[in-house]
Amino acid sequence: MITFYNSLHHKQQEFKPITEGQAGLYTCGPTVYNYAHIGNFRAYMFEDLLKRTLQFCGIKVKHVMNLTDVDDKTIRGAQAAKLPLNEFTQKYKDAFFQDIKTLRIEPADVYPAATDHIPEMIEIIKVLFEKGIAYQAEDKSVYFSIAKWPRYGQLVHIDQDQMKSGARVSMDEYAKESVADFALWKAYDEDDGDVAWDSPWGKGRPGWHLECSAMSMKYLGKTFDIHCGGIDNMFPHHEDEIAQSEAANGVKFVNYWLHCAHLMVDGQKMSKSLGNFYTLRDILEKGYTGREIRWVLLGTHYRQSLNFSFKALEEARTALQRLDALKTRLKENQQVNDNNQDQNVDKLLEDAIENFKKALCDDLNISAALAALFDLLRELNKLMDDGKCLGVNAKNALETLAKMDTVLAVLEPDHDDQVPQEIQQMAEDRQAARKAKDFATADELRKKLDELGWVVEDTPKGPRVKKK
RNA sequence: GGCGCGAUGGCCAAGUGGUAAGGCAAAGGUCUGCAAAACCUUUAUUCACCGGUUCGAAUCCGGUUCGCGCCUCCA
Repeated sequence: MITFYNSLHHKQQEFKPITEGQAGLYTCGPTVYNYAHIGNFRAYMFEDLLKRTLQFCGIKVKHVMNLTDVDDKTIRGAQAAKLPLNEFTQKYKDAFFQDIKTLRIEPADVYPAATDHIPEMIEIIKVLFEKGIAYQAEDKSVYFSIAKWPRYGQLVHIDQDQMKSGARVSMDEYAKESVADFALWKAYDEDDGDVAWDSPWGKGRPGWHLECSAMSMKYLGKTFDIHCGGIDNMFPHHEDEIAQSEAANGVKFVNYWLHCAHLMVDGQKMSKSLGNFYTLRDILEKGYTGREIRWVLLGTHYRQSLNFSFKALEEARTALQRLDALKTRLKENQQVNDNNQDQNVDKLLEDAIENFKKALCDDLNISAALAALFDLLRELNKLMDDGKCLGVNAKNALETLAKMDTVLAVLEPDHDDQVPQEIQQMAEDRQAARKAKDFATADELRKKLDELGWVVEDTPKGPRVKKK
C-alpha cells in the first residue's frame, strides 16, 4: 500500500490509481527565463523521488512536465536580451535539461511548451464562454468569473472578506468584475512587443494557469492521478487550474495533489538581496558534485522546509564516500569464489529492501528509507570484517544496493574514478618502500598522493587507491 | 486580520498512544609500521512551555511562546 498526503483533503490517503498499475503524473515545470535555482530543484527532486518510488513499486508512470515559455518574465527577458522570445527561452530550456541531468533527475515523458499549445488553450476558453463562466472585460482581456463557480477554493480555503486589504492587489486589475477573477486570455499590450497570438477575443496571449489545464488534459486526460508543485503554487495557480479545468470538463481534475515545502538557505529564505541565492551552477562552481547536491535535496522529507547549507554538502560528501567504500569492498569480495548462499545475508538483504520500500510507500519517508540503507551498510561491513559475504553473497548485496539506487540514484560516482597511471605508479612505489621498511619514503609518497587528491588505504590484499 | 505548516541530542533528521531510528560531528577502543577505511563503545530518563484526557503521550485535546509560508501569476 502506498500512501500520500493529499493537499486536497489535508490528510494522508492510500494511493489508488485510476488504472491499476499506472499513474498519470503532472508536475509544474520551470519558467524558462533564467537558470533554475536550487529551490526550484528541490521541487523537481521531490517529484523525481515520487516518480521513482512509484516505479519501484511496479507502477508505470506517465510523467508530463510543462515548460512555461511565455509570461511577463520571459517577455521582459527576451526584450532585455534583444532576442526573439523562442530563441531566448531555448537557451534556458537547454540549461534546464542539462541541470536535471547533473542531478540525475529522470526526464519526463513529455515536456510540452506553452507556446506550442495556444489552440488547445483557446478551446478551453471557448467552452468556458459557452458555459457563461468566462467574460471579456473592458480591457479586452478574458477572465474566469469566480462568482459563477461556487466550488472555487477546494485546495486553499480563501475567505475573500478576510483577505488583508491591499496585500498585493495590482493596480491594473480594476477591469475585472471581482479581484479574485483570474485571466484566461491577456489582451495585447504594447509592452509585449511582437509576442501575440490571434484569438476570437483579439490579439493577446494566454493566462498562466491555462497552460497546465490544457496540457495536462491533452497528455493525461481530463481526470488524472497526481499533480505536484511547490507549496507556493497552491494558491492561486493550482486553485485556478482546478476551477477552469473542472468548469470546462465537468469532471474531477486531479485525484491527488502533492506539494513540497520551501527550501531555505542557512535558515533564511533564499533571496538575491541576502546574497544567499544559488543556482545549481553556482554550487557546482564551488566544487560540489551533482550527486552531493542531490543527496542534500533528497535528504529532507518533502513537506518539511529544507535548510540548505554548505555544511550539509560537506556531510553529504562524507556519507556518500562511506557508501562508495561499501560498494568497493563488495566488489572485491565478489571476486572471491564462493557459491554458498549465506542465509544470514539473504535475510539481511530481504529485510533491508522491505524496510526501504515500506518507508518510501509511507508518504515518501526518505529518512526512514536512508536509515534502512545505513543499517544494511553497517551489517554488511561487519560481515566483511569477519571475512564473510563473499562471492555470490557479495553479488546479491550489490544487486540489493542497485535496486535501492533505482530510487536514490546516488551510488554511482560522478566522475570516472579510474586511477591515472602516474598515481598508480606512486602507490606502487610506496608499497615497495613499505615492503623494504622504508616508512619515511612511503609516508612521503602518501602525503604527495594526498596533495594530488588521492587516498591510499592499506588492506590485507594490498593498497587501495581512491579519489578523495 | 484570515488560512496553513513547524518546534526532537552539538548540528541535520525519523518517530502521531506503549516507553527516543538514521546521518554528520566528538571522545575512547580494536585493527595498522603509522595512518586511512571498517567495526565496537559512549553522547536526549527526554521530545519549546503550561494545563488536560489516558493504566500509559514526543505522539491526542486546550492554551502560551517562538519560527516559517500563503492571502492574485515565486518550486
